[in-house]
Amino acid sequence: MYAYCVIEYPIKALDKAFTYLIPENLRSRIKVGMKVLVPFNTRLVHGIVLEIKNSYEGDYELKSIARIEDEFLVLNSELILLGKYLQEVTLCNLITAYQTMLPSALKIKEQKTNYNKYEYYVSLNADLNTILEYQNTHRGKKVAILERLIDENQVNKKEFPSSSLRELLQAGLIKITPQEIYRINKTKTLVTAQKLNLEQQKVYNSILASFNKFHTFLIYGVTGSGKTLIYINLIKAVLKNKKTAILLVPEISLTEQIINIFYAHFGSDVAILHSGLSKAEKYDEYLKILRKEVKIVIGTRSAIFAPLENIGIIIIDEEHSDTYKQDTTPRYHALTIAKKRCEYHNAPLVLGSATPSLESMARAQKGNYELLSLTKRANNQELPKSLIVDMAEELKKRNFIISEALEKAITETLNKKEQVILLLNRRGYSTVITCSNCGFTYKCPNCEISLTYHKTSNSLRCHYCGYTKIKDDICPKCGEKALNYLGLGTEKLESLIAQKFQARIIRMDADTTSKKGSQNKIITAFKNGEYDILIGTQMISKGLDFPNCTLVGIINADTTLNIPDFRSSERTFALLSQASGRSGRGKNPGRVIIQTYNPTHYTIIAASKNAYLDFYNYEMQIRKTLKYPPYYYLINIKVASKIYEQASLNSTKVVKYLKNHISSNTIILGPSTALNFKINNIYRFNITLKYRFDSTIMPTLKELIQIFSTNKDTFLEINPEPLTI
DNA sequence: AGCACGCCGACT
DNA sequence: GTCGGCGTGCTC
Repeated sequence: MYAYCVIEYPIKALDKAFTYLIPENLRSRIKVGMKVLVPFNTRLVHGIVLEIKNSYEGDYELKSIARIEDEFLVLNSELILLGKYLQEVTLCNLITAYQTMLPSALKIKEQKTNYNKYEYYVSLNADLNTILEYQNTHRGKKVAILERLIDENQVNKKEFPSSSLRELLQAGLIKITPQEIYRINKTKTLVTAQKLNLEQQKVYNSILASFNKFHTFLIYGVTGSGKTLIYINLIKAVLKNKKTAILLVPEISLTEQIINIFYAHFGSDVAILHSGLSKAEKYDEYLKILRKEVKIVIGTRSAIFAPLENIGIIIIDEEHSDTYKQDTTPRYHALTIAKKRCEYHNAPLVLGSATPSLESMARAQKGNYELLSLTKRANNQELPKSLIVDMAEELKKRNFIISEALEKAITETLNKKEQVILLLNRRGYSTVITCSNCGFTYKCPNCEISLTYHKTSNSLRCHYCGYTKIKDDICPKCGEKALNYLGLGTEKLESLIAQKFQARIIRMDADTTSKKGSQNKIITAFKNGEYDILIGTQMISKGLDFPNCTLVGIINADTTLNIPDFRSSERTFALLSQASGRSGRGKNPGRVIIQTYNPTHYTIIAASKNAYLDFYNYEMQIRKTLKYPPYYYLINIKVASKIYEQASLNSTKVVKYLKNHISSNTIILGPSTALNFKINNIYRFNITLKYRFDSTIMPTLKELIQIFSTNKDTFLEINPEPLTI
């Protein structure tokens, strides 16, 4: 018998199956999908068994598999297949694909640690007569311990003093046995099942009608329309069918609320997988899935690879979220993987959003997906009323940051003892520092990007590579004490608001939430009414439920709108809608104030009217004219090098190669300098392909990867279906 | 990737 | 004379 294995090195030259002889003693145990140790060249390396066959091709002499690693970890046949698919769509190495599917504790690497956690239990280890005799001849604690063990048979070691245990152990009367435990243990709490309203019931029924077949649904439901309740009911139906379910959420820390609801309903049937867990916790959760002890997996992007069997539904909540696309190799989109898995399992795929991505809505309009709408908030509360404020007009009144209308609204809201959220999509204190004497501005030495001033730490920081330096008092160029702080960040906004209003203010952005759990702390504190005003970046916009918040203020709607990217309107619309959706979710009606320098921009107007379809129709026209998704597919290629000339030279070569090898219907753009041209001292040139159907592209890209695999100073970053270019 | 093999410069 | 520099080539 022969095993076909991929080995651990993610190198193009080794990206193929190597054949090994399976020694007699392993033949009965070895399975496809196991991690093995194999001799390779002069040393032993890890590998994954892809196939077991009775024959092999080629005239080289075979070596034998050395041993099996992790007898319990077996990638099932679906996942082996899925890895090949992942390789195909992202052009990554096969081993990279399999590594991506595993939690870090189980990835192939040098040291192997045992992550299992044990608790130790004491039980009797002698016959009753011996015990009773001992009790008759002794007194005190030890006798009491034995007494309890007769009654309870097994007791946690922690409950007894270790000195007494030691003596009893020596006398041979007791034994201590380890028992594996999980770090996360949740149990069901009694919850009264909320009834679905009419609209929700209709959506639920439609999906239920095509259980057991692959079909994609898009639930387009306004913010607060109660999508979670539908998910819970769908999953209950799936479990009743003895099947399993995956629920993907964009960022788990912000979706703590959803997770708690699921624990309440499903208790220990749920495993969670997200980056907020420790390595060991993730390992535990993964083990629960492998052992088939859980039926539901809730998690972020990579949870789409959960080794569940017999999947009955996959749900992707906030389907439009950028977090579902990985921006490092392999650059996969969870939706692509979800489709593949649902197809394999004949299961429905459910996408949910208040602002569906244009791609998804276009597919729904075309009939590829089934569109299901929720037009009302679950509690029948009206959607918040929005007001657009033209900041150019405010500027004339010398209101630079807070408009008259917003100031008035904040005061009113505070007087009513209701809460305010202010959104500013930029962290730090000020975003540009210039010298008014000589015009000097601070730039990151690695990235050619202006540094942001952080007042709390009195430092200048690059938000791309993390470069930090202490701020100077005088201009480093001309020596004048003339440094000006321009551009507004959340830090500065916080201090401004604190000056203007008598209120309890809390700020939430990447700087105040770097510690584990701090995000959730802020959210809970605000929800409990410990603060009146929450200031934050986009991380406060998604999925949160603050019933007492009745005013959302968008300080500057233009920050995301002005980014030169084909998706910036779509992102702005989603951000404004999501943020607006935080207002008026409780019993009191909410309102939204949008401050902008582009008050007539279709994105801003549509967002203020909650007019998703208006926005969709308008934006689709633009995408059509400019040949962007969903009308065209994109592939972005970045040619990168530490040496400027090499990056430049090779990017021209790549374009030439593409022109010679792919269909002439495909549009090739570039090479041009990438938006963030120099990051971490690496120069990047951009090439973008726009196409509809072109079977020549992928093979050509594979050839290019092959060509560049031997190039030491230049490398390619290929991003199929990029979210940004 | 990692290691062996191989062919040229300054040293105990 | 040798130790070691890293170029090149191979790995079931």
